[in-house]
Amino acid sequence: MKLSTKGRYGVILMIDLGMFHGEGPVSLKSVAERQSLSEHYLEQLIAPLRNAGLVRSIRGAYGGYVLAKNPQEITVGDIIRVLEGPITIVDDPEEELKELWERVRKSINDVLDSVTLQDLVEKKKFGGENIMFYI
Amino acid sequence: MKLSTKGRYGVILMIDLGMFHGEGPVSLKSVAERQSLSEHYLEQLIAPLRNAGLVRSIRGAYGGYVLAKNPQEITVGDIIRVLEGPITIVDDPEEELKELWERVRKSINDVLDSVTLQDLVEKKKFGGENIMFYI
DNA sequence: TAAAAAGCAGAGTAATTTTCTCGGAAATGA
DNA sequence: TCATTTCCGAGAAAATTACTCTGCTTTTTA
Repeated sequence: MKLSTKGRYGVILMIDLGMFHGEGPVSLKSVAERQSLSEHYLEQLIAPLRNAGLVRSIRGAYGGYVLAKNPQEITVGDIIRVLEGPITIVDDPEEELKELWERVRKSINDVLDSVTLQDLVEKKKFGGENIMFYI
Repeated sequence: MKLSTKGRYGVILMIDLGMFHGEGPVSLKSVAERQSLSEHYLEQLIAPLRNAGLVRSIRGAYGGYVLAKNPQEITVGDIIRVLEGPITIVDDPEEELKELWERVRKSINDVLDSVTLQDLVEKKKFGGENIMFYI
């Protein structure tokens, strides 16, 4: 049971955009270089993020992508759900198990929604100086 | 992001064994018939469950499987972890994300470990008369 | 106008995982 | 002895994942 790289890379991509939030558009090419990822693959990840309204694109030379909201308004859950689809633990559940899977789903979402992009950007910038994980 | 059928079928299999707990060995053939699953596939699920000490096998005619512990001592988490492997959200995590994945992992395990086989067997037997989900 | 970059679509593919099947060997009870 | 059942390993089939490549259009800045 594990998250696919799609969700992981998507979060990494969004953190990268978050690092430059307020400094104008960031090209996928530059993200690809910084994060050692394929630009083409990033295209496939950013498309759904754009459709979901998490990023905005600016076309043309010196264009790129910017976060569509402030980093503190975007949770990791928002990103993961867009890229991994809804956290459906199981499709056709047995009656006795339905509520259990539902509780699992909810608890995952609660954790993922408890961390914002802002939290992760700060963590990356200041390296473990924040308190969010000491709760 | 979803659980594979392996974990699901494994839980269903264990519930079935739980239904007959104390009444002697249950053959995979009978489980396969009751649950409309392939006997051969169940074989593959039960092997790790046996290795993990959750069930005991009795070979030969009129043999089968029995729970190795009381149903209230076996949690859904025990079963899922055996069949799905550890709940590793991600293999090679970014430093900033490590603790987040760890929190997700822990919260999933907490939920899965909060329900025992006994709970599910009772739920199946008495159809939603128990209180475990009304917390 | 030329270069940079997104946008879009589709094809393909390699690897991995999941799901499931098959064919026996060994053990056991009646 | 024989039917039943576990035990074991191999592997096939299907689905999913994780990309890669191609190629073209549109938008925008310098």
